[in-house]
Amino acid sequence: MVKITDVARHAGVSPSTVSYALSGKRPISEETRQRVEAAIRELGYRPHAGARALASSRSNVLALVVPLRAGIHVPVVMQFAVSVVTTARRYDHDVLLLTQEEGEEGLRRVADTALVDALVVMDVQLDDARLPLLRSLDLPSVMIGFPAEADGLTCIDLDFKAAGEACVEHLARLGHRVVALIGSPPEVYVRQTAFAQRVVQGFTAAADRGRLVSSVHPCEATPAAARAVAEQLLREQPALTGVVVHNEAILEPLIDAFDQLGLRVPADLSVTAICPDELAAAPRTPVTSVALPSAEVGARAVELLMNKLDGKTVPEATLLPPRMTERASTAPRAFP
Amino acid sequence: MVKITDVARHAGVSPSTVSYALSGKRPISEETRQRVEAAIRELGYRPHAGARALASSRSNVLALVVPLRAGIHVPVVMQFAVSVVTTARRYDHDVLLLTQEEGEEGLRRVADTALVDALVVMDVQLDDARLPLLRSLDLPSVMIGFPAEADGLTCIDLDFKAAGEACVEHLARLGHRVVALIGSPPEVYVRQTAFAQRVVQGFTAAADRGRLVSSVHPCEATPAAARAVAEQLLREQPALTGVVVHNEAILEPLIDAFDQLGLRVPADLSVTAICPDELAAAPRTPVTSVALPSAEVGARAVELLMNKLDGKTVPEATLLPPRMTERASTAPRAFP
DNA sequence: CCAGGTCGTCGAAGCGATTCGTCGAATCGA
DNA sequence: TCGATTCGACGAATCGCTTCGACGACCTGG
Repeated sequence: MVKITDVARHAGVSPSTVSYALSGKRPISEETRQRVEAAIRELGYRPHAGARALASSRSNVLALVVPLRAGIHVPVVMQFAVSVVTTARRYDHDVLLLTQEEGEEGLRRVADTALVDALVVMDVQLDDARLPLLRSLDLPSVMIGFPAEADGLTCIDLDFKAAGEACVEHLARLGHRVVALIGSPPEVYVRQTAFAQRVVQGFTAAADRGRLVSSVHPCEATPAAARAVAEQLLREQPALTGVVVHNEAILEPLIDAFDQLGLRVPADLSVTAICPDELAAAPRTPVTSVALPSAEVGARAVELLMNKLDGKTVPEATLLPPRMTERASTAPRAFP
Repeated sequence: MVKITDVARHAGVSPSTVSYALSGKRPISEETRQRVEAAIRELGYRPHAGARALASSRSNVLALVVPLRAGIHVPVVMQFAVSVVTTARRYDHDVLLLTQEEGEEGLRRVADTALVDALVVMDVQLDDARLPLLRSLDLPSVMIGFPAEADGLTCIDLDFKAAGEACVEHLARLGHRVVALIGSPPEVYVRQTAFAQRVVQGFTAAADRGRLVSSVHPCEATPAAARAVAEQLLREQPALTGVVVHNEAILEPLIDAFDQLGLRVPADLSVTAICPDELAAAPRTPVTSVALPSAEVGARAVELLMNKLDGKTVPEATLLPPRMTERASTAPRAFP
């Protein structure tokens, strides 16, 4: 293994000079830097991660906490994860993957052993058990999602409440007066998962404000469940003309189900969704949707962390405003 | 931060004794160990990962390489990943997440910087660009999946060829003579993804051996594509009575599509699948399937790595035999 | 021309563990 | 009873890098 002393000798400088040339923490003459860089290239030098971590008390590794709980939509979670990883790399960091098998103990472990410099926490619940731990740890952390009480913690997410409102308001503007929210699987609500709850809040608030008739329907992530909900709606809410879907897995099956029940989208029924853009654009009838900007959220989360690591202060809450794209699935209410 | 010297002082021993008590690499008297453990507990000591890595040249971190290429089924990939993480934890290792944004350079980097001790490589292609690199690296690695030429590399996977055969043979035993394989999205085949190819091989070989009429149909991972394939089959293969599905995303939509086309499963059409058991069991008509044992594969992959890290020799190839579960979707061919 | 700065580099002291070699004490067989 | 082992613990070296203080050389302004 080639080490920094080898590089130093080869370049005719001292190890510390190599280190400074690499980190830029002290000025190094252009000429010397050139020589050092050449030596590094010729020898194929790579600093030893452990040594670097020990000496600098920075591991350049972030922990990504991904509790894959029941009912979540895995592909969307992975979009976040990928975005976190690629952004971390841009800042010369790697990402350690923590699942929730270990519970909070895993967090404490990677923090206490200085294995990671900072934490990205996903799938936050309104009353998340990890909050006290995150507060007590002296590592910087960012949560993707908002708990009920986030004082002293940094959070970022799509403004799901506003997203729910935007969907309802869009439908209201089109003249719809009876709307339904088809949401995540029941267990997600039981767990008080933050983003799911907030959509409901926004949906309900906007509907009330607009004096719409509204109802909320959790739905399992299976085509069969989607069909069942569609049938139930047709039966129990015959006046229904507007739907908000907040459940990635069943967006397409649900539209199919409506179709088979004789409800044409958008002629008979306008559909909006809160989901990644690719997903909304995919069905035969592309769906008007509020984008779930996973890539942006992941990237911004990492950027927040990097700022914290640099000692900068960052806003506690970052709510990304909803961005709605109109597609073919919504139309003005038809008055028969 | 509490360090090993603190523990040593508190327990009235030397640092090296603490280290040996922890690692068990040298005998320590029961009584001393007790004292050391008590001290550790009281002080809440956690060894510094970087220091440990530097001194022992072991980071206790594995890299998990997950190229999230187009067309793969993300939830299944995550099952592997979770299984790798939890198994790694059982061996006191953590997992670094590498996506393929960086390409092979990422592999080289984590290897050269001694950031990880070993590699788990997923989504292997028949002619995988990473093979030479893996061979040249002196880190142990395990591939989940089989490339065309695996000499000198350790691989593990479900025996997809045998799985394809098992499905066909099951259908043949039930009297079916015209069968079709509905496979992964076209791009997966274009990429020469190992496991997809092998299913085709097994499917075709078994069909030929049994003198069945067979055809292969790649299929995008969308309900619409599933419907299209179903319609195409009905049109072009009216004698078809047996189907093998190797595409997690469309198993359920496909069955629905057949249903809507008036093909009853299993009365008119027998369906088998290669997919995780949960998925096969989920549809209204549970599907006879060969299990995709992600948890087992992930766990065994890590175990292989641990053995390699211990200097033990391990088999180069581990092919898990297919395990088929009969469910409601297959029945003897009806002779009208 | 000199005090006071910069600039660029060096040397050495850590960082916090692991791991040798060593050494006293206890144990054992003859 | 004595030398030979074994056992358990210690001390010091070491892992490879970062960082702090220091120190010439070179400027600059008064």
